Amino acid sequence: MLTQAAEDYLKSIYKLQEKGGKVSTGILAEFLDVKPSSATGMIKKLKSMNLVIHQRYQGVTLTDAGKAVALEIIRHHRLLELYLNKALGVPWDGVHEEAEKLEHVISEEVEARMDEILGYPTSDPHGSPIPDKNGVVPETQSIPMTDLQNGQSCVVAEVSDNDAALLRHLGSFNLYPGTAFKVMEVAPFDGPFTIDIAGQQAVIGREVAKNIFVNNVEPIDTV
Amino acid sequence: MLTQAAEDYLKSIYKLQEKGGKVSTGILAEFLDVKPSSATGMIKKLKSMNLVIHQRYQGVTLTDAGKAVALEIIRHHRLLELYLNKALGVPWDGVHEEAEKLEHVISEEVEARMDEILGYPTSDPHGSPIPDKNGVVPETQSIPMTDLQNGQSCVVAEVSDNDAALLRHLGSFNLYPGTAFKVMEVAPFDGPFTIDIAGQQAVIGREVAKNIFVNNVEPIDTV
DNA sequence: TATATAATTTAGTTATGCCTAAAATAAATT
DNA sequence: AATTTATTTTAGGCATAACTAAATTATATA
Repeated sequence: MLTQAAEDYLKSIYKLQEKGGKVSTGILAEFLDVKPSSATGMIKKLKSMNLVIHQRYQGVTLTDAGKAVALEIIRHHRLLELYLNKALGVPWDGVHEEAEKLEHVISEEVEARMDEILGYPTSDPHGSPIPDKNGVVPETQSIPMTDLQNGQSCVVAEVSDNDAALLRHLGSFNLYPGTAFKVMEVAPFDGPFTIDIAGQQAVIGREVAKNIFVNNVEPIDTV
Repeated sequence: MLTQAAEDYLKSIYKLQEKGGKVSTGILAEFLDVKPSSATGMIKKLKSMNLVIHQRYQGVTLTDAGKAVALEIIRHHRLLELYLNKALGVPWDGVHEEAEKLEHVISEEVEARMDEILGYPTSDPHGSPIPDKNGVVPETQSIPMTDLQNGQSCVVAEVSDNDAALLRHLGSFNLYPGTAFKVMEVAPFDGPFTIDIAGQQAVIGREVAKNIFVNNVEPIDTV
């Protein structure tokens, strides 16, 4: 049985690998808020269990076994987030923290029951894809909101799930995955976005926009 | 924050205190399957946190604070068992093990949501009382099935929850809390009970009967 | 190419938490 | 009073998981 820390390392390596490609010890350590030497120690341990491949100074990669563990934990996490929100009514800014604890503890049976009850869902309350029980991740494509230009309309695909205050802020605008909006104004010098959500205006700062990913982007609306 | 082990000790002290009265170090150690010296160590630690009262060689007692923690964990456990069974469809012989892990992890929010969804229940799938959120335990009275005599009818009140195989065995006779049955024969020399459950005969050995508690006992049926 | 800077690794340390064996002590029993 | 039983103390083991400091290696820059 893997320790919770080991599972968290594998999950983090997977996530960093997703976006960045090569995962260095330093990047991993920063992501997990530990010192690089601590990360080296855990990498060594994971390597001895054949869960990661590691060449000195060349970064870590998950083995198939390691990837399977990572996807299993991510699946637990996202199913739990959705279940807590949908079935138990936990507000969307609270599900991440709760899932972070439960993901290491639930059995395969509970995982399967939640999956069934939720109708084999493919994304969690923040729009992140839920790997299926074989570890297949549903394909998604989205772009950062910061890439949008004036006049474009789109739909929220995904938002970062790790900052509860940010989620409450987005919730106050009804800005959830699936919500459509249109960019009304982009202030110059990397200024904020003014957007229209179902007739309501909202101002979204750059730092917030970085955490929002969109798809179904329509070309610029030229009158 | 208490460790999982500390919570388990408090829960065990509460349970032993319930039936036996005085809880000695040895009894506690045996119950938790550790050596007496380990129990002494944890008792010392719990005492320093004012969760137990302890005089050398005189056994342990929970303080009000310690009792509150114990009841909180027991509440988590029993609510979880019922929720897992009712809402997620986990079979009754599997809920104990799962709840044993989850009870230390869930938040007050999830506890409250489950309670509400279940309609503020007062007993779990094995018939054990669920303390309410203020730590008040519903009154129950029941007697061991081994006290029954030939011809008496009764209703199952509670069964031990810690042996999955036993629970599957009882399930095969439909012997759940709430099930009525009548003693048809008690074999001599501490032999097995033959009982009638809704027209079906079943033979229940002494060792099994010790784990079944009943109420609504009717006087002997003299023809 | 030499040197400076950055990243990584090694080795040793610290802390927590729970456990045990053996010895000492107290209480109960004969 | 002697013996048995139960409890407690002492001293230490083991596992996890973090850290620091120093050494090593790789990469960038002059």
